[in-house]
Amino acid sequence: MSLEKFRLTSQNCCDCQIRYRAVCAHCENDELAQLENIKFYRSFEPGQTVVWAGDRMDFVASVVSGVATLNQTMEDGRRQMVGLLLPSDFVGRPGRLTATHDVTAVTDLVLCCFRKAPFERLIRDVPHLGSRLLEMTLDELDASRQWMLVLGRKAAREKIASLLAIVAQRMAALAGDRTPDAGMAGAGMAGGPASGPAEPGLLSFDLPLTREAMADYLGLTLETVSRQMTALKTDGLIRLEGARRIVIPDLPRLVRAAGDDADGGMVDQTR
Amino acid sequence: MSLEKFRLTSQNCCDCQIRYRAVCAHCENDELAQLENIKFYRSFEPGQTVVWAGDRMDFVASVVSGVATLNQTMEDGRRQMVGLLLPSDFVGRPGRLTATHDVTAVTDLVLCCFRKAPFERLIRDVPHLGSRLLEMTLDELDASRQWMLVLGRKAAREKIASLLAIVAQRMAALAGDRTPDAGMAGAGMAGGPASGPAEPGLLSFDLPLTREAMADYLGLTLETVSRQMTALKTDGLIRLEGARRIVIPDLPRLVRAAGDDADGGMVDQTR
DNA sequence: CGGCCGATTGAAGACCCTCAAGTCGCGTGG
DNA sequence: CCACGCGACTTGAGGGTCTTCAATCGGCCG
Repeated sequence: MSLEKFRLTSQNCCDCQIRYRAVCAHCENDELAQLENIKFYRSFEPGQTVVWAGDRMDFVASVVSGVATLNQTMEDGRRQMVGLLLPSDFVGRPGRLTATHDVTAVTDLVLCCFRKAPFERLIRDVPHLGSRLLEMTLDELDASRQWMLVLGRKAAREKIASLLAIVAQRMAALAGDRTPDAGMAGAGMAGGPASGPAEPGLLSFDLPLTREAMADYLGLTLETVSRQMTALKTDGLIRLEGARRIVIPDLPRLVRAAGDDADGGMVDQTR
Repeated sequence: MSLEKFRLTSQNCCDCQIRYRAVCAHCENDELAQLENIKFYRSFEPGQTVVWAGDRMDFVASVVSGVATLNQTMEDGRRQMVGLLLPSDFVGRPGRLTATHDVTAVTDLVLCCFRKAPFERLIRDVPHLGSRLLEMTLDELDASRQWMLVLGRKAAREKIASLLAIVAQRMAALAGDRTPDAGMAGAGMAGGPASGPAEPGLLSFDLPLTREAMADYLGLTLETVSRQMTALKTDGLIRLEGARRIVIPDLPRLVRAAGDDADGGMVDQTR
């Protein structure tokens, strides 16, 4: 099983599915070669823990395929998901010895790992690597601040809509990178591409999260998540095919239900 | 007024209060000289807006003295604070044309600004600068994820305690850098230093936030903040001297009330 | 003094959580 | 084939926490 996954993943950076999205995105071929020297792949099955918070972590990594979560836990058991890691996302922190959060695979997961010490050297010596990592970290920071608004100020229904809209958009962007059936478990699109303002924006995807994981992301209970999911379904904002497959008939409408502007709340360069 | 502030701030980087904490912390003297060429100071009064979300922003900056907030606003007026900027914190994002959040001064504020285009060049050319910015951004990301736990999973009382504990610790760390009365409005300590496990940890500081700002930070209403503040006061966890000055007789106890472990959860994970 | 702003306090109710059944899908084994 | 068990999900009823709306208090400044 683990070996099978191993073989599915190209060992050659040039053919890699996340070649132009991951931390290595801006690297030239010679720089890629240096990364190849210190990289190795690791596979995980759903539910497996990649690292526990506080554990020593001797590598950093890119998610090649699959989905993982970053979780924070309190002593009494309360949990908050603080990151949802999709393909091309970066795991771990250069310049730190131990992990700050639990990292858990929620689907079959393949990581492209780099030994930490040499990676830290490359960050210094390869400008394209350091600048890309900075850029990705700044993006992560923006995303996590966006999420603070969701957690702090949105009602349960808006929270669910926000999660679905964001995952849908990220899945669609990833699916655009490659053949629809490659890599991520079940990720793909039906209907037209996500962009195009005249289009209804029909798209569908497998949401690889249990109700409990969604609740942990949104600061809700799983019961509330379930109730709001059926509410969104009866209101026609989403359709459910089985428990996991989500169909979004009208993305702008869902985005409005999330409390954001129809354009997705992203950059607004006017004013 | 603005001129007075201007003069209070040293123009010489070597004498700067935030010399060893800000983005320039790791720079050598010659590198500092390059920064000095592109820097300029700007002062703001309480309530003034530094930039609006969506506005074009031609500089990045370090907070020299005072406190500012990073706010996100929804169309219907709901607001969430996504960052609390204290001296040495970095403002703005290299590689982006417009601001993503409102930045507002909550006290008298002095920014050490760098023109963006040349600063972006320095990030590439001066390794000490780029690596420090990456480090600070990773720290910010950790802090914002810590805050997601507060927003998503903590009760009102724990939220307040978390805010007070974090601000107290940051203020104490800053005050340790320099003479107690320099720079930040009213920031200082009474009693022993914050560290030292045998000590009760008595400390006090001016909390430069209105109840409304605290509510915006915590995802609460200002009424709830007020109620929980008086509850903490009657329970002896804090004392109030006037509306703004906070005395914390027993920091570990406050940290426990925040739901965190007594060590503060902020484990020093440096290599 | 009067006006204003921030903070406090009170009462009623909405929203979400807690606890508890009950359902659905699916693989196992009698 | 169907009973059984298991995990994920759904649905229901009741209660608690926080919000909402409103009145009051207190300090500051003209």
